[in-house]
Amino acid sequence: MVPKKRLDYRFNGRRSPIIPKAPRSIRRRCSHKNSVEDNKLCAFELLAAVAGKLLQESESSVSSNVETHASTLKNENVKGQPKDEQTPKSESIDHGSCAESSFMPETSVQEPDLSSKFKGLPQVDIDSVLENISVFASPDVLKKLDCDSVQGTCQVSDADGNTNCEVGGSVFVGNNINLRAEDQQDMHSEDVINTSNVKDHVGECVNSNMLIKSDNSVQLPLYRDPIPHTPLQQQWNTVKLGIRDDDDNYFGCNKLSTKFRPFRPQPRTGHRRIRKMLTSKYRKMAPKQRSCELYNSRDGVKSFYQYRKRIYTHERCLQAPIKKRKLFDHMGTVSHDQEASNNSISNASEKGMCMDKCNSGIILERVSGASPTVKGHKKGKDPHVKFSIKSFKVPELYIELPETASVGSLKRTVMEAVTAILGSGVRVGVVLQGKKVRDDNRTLQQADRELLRSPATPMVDSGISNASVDPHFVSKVDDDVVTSGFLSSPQTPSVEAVNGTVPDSKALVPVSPTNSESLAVVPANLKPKKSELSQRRTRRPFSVGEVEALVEAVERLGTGRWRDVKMGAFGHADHRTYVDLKDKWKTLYHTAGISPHQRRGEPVPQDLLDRVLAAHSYWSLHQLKQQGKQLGAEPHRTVDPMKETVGGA
DNA sequence: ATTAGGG
DNA sequence: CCCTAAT
Repeated sequence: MVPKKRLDYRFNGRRSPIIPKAPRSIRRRCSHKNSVEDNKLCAFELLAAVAGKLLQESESSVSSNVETHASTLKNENVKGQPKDEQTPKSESIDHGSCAESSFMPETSVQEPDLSSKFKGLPQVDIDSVLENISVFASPDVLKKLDCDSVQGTCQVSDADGNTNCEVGGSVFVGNNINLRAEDQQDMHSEDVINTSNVKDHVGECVNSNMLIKSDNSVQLPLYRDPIPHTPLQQQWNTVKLGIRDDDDNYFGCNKLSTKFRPFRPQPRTGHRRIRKMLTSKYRKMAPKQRSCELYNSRDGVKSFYQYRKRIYTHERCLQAPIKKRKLFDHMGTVSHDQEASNNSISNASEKGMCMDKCNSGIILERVSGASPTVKGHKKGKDPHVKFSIKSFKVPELYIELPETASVGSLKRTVMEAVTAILGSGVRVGVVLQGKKVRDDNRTLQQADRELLRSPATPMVDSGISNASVDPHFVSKVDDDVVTSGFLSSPQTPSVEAVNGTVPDSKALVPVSPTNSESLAVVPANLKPKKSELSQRRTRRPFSVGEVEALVEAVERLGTGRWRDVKMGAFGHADHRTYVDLKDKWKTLYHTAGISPHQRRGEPVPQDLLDRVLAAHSYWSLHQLKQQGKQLGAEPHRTVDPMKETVGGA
């Protein structure tokens, strides 16, 4: 068994164990620290656990019984036995983390005290994940958990025992000002299908288990803070995951952060980071995944180790943009893991998993609304609203959007974030005050206002209720399997109906200059694309005026100083990056070289195109010279280049 | 962070 | 526009 696991560890070719041991002291401390939060469940871990189980099942005919697992869990949970370190189990913990240990048969120790909580669990060999699941969890609760787990879902419980995440897979974006458990509950019942709350003894055991193990790996507190206002710091005792050292040996290793990570206000680059992560990296994964697929698709089953690594990796990526290059190097692996994970899920599904019924849920918390922090960045511009995922910790992952960002943006952003972590196949819906918000074009700001003030606006009809004074956004992350319909609310028959019913719908979507500008910077597209993953910026054709400005600037500065061109001619246009300008110049040059009838889009005056050609040739001739001259060469006049160039040519 | 190019 | 590589 162990050897096998080891192999898994080396999957990446890393020689060192992927999961380093965390100092016991630390483990203990964390454990203690989180004692109160022991009821929280780490879906990831569960997922990992399930995956692991699955792996175990398929890889070897060795059947493990649930009891073992249960005992393990229980063991972990038992207060009277804080000396986990001593127990074999602790060993497992050392090997890796949470879930893993759970499934290490040899490590699992018969807990005399298996106790009541798991007493009811049937002791059965699992043939399928499904079975495993049912077994794993006694009542529906655990079943639920498993389902979710398999889907890469996260279910979390409050300290209060309230479930924040649901099977229904909702993302609750609560306004930190007042988020009430009751409300959530309501929504659950209302919106969640086949959902069960994770809590009680089950949650206790499982969660605690996860927690303990997590100590040396992931971050535990995957639950929301009972007190919305509580500063993030409190729950920000993030454990650094998958931290890599300079040698890059540590892929997937988890380190325990001994200190709390202070909440650092994220500049407005926050969303950019997310975007980067979610777009670039995420997208890139796809191709690589395939390449790696063959690699370990042998069983079609993946170890939860891999899955775990994947998660960690993601977190790491999200957490530290450092050494981008190197991180990328690992993407293959990560991708693979992800793929694996997905496959597992698929398999599970095929086996009759309740995939269609289970959904993931992630709670978001509004970290700040038009907070000074954010405001500072964009002086005079739209205040931003920042969200963080509360359900589980994703270090430094914030979702920040201008208040003028649309609900659709929020959905998309959340979905992407979730996708990046859990894998593809999630859909996000937004529920405000328990009602679905279908109008993706509505801005967060608008929604918020509506909630706070107008109790009876058309918005209500549109799916936003004003039942409560506290605005809270709830996003639902649905599984693809669930597809449409899931979000349909009892009140609103259909989306069409909704949109049609809301007269203001359009009025609320005006794309004001401000709005569009902000959105342009934000990683969100108002126009839903074929793939929800699409993050392309909205296309913004250059106007003739812009082209002229560009041409003028290039004539003056040359073709290799896009930064300067940007600053000089488009300094105020945030949506035009120097890369954009460079690209535009490229296309202009190309356009100038083709016959007019082949050109598309808004026609560019021929004279401008001529200037493009002139400036281009001029600068191509002078760039070399300049380099030799070093600096100083810039006395050319707009007209000069043309003459010289043209003449020369 | 920029620049240069390919996609 | 996006993505990378190379600065």
